[in-house]
Amino acid sequence: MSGTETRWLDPAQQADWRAFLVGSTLLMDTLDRELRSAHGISLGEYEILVRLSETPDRTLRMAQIADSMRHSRSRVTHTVTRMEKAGLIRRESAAGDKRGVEAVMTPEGWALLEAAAHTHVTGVREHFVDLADPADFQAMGRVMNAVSDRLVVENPGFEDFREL
Amino acid sequence: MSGTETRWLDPAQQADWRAFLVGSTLLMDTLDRELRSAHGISLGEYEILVRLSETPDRTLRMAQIADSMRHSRSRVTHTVTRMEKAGLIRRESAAGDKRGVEAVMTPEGWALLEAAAHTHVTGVREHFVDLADPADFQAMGRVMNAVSDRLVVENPGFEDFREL
DNA sequence: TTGATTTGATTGAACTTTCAACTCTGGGTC
DNA sequence: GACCCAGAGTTGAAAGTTCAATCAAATCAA
Repeated sequence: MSGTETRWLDPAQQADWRAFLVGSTLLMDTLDRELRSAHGISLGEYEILVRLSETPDRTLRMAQIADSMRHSRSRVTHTVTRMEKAGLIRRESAAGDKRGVEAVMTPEGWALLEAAAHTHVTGVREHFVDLADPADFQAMGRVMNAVSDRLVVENPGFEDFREL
Repeated sequence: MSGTETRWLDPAQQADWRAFLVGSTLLMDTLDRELRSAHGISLGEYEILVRLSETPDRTLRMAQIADSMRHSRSRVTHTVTRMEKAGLIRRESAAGDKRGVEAVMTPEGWALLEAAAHTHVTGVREHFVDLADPADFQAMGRVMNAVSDRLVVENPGFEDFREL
């Protein structure tokens, strides 16, 4: 356990930590807002579509979606229900396991994803990737990988989230 | 405006961008969870207490809280109502402007913050700061500052969020 | 085979966030 | 002053998330 004395951050660390907080909040807010206004989906819904699009048959079990997004199963149930209502996803009962449900991306979902992906990637470049010195960007990648390395070994169940 | 051709990320950029997504999600989830389980407040509520604690009289106008957190006024109203019910904050009508309301941190709020700050800073070190190569961490800070620099100039109203 | 446990997913209620409408005060302008 | 319109904050309903309870199917143990 961590001791009783608090080791505060020094001013430089404080500044960098704050830069991270502010920057990532602004960035994520912006990417979400851009997707919503251009395509009517949230960043979270977009990411579900991305995950579906990366499987051979554009299909995932509910639990796989939940694990890969770090969302509760319940949350995925509700979200998929909404996306189904919007015509982006269709539910099918899983072959082999009658308890299972798989979410299948519809052609409408695919079409939306193609359009949304352009918006998203453009935003990621404009607001993040193309902005930074490439070496700094790679350093950021190392730092964030270290973060998840550590958290993954400490937390059973985090592994599924790492692999896209 | 961004053209019609999508400039995809190359594999290395993709990997670093994903590291950011995964790492920051895991990190923020973890910090939030630690605060909730140890002190019963969310990361958002903690940050409101921090902002209050940094003013001379531990007091802020509702709108200042809203701007500095990038939350809607409505959201702040609801959150402050809950925190008031929990005894962490007290409402006072603002001197000079009868429309205004100020949120004042109570002694209970201060006490909770002192305990929570230890948990929080320890978490930030353990899961982030102490994990990274210092030079990489500073590079990350530069990148994230660049992100908010850009977003702030592009978006009137984002300025308030930068200054803690 | 039966019963007990675990797993996959859903349900509905409680809680949080968002959104639009509303109240009240303050600042012009004529 | 009477008018209009910004600004500050609240309200209540809708949308989204979390939490605990539930149901059905699969797995395990005796």
